[in-house]
Amino acid sequence: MLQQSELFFDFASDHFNMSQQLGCNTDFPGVIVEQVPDQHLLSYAGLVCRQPRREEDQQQVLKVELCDSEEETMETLVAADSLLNMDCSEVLSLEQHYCLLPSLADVVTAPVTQVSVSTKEIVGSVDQSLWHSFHEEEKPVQVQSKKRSRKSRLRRAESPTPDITVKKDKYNKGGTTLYLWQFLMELLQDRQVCPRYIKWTNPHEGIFKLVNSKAVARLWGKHKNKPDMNYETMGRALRYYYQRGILNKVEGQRLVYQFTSLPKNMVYITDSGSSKEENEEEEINHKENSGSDEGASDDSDEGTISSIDQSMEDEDPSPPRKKTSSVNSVQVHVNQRIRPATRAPGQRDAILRSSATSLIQEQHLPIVSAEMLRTLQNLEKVQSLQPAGHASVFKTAQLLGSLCEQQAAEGGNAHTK
DNA sequence: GATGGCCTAATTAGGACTTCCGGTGT
DNA sequence: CACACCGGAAGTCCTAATTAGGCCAT
Repeated sequence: MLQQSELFFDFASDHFNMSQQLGCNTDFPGVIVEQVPDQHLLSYAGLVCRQPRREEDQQQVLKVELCDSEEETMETLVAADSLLNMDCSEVLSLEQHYCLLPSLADVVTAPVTQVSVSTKEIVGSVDQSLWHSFHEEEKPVQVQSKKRSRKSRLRRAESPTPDITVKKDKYNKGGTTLYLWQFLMELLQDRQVCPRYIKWTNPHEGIFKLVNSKAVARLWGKHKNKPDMNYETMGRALRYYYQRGILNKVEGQRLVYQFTSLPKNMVYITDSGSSKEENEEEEINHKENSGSDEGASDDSDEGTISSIDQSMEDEDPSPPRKKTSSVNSVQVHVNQRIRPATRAPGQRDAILRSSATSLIQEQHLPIVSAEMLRTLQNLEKVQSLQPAGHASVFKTAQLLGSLCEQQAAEGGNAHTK
């Protein structure tokens, strides 16, 4: 059984590394956050956990360093906080994070309260059906390994496509991989980023838009420790997903992509933070009004913003606080053309899934990341495995069990507050 | 000394991007 | 003109699988 103290949050160390860069006077603005307090770890159900690597990581210190321009800093702070606190507003408030930048507190203090995935049907009963696939007929393409001179070896686990396979030993060998598509899903479940930088345009079909493509690319670059990351580069990675059947491009709409499949328990954040019922109502309205402006590009560039507050205004074409209409949350042409996945002709029918099957859990628990979901999705397999050969998978499953208990307890406390 | 089990480091292959580019479309 | 978008090609980075070698117990 993993101990809490063994867990470490992936992004934290990334930022620690970044702090070293900053020490070298790079132009890479950043937030350096070290070590999530142990007692709070189980609040972080999302993203990647791993074991601590170095002694410094044990320090229970939360640092925030501000760098470069205010504008960049603001974006970085929001982004970094979002990444670090996918759902931990109760634990680490933004005021705590941004204590060195008090003037911004009012801008970024919206708590993440709705980002959630219910785990109640996960433990012990998760099967393939938990992962909703828009192309269920599709089977993973098994690429034959090239001939090798050495003795044959098992194929390395590929990136879990929507058909999802568990990446072996991810959690006990220090693996830090968070794939781009996972990263985007994480962002889409984070109120600090969604819909500010990225948002669903048709959540039940997996269609989303990069509202601020540059900001999203920069977040991705920060996660990958690639300061030069831009949308051009990230876009190339996204285009590779076409071939692999992970993403489709929604033709005729800039910066709009579609996941070919989503976890069934995916939680969809909308501009208005509306309830499940509201969302469904919105979707109905959209289908009735099918002629909204989603095709128009509302992308903007935060790079031209002079003040922080203004940057928040300008770079977000539909600021969360502007709650004029919840209709903003789901704006999509019903008849929009969608580029078919190259490897899966005939999957369109499956993609158009009824909104009635959408799942927005009423019980709001902290995020279970896509990564975790992939693992859980295979629990059926896990249960048939021998612990000796799949210790990490068992650990993950066991961790989830403890997570559920913890979340249930904390969830109860949160609702009473 | 031979054998087997365990551990660790080195090697290797391959996946997932990243970078660069030339081109098209809006 | 800027930007989004496309896909080829080559490169980098990271990680899992494999192998080799050392150590120890029997």
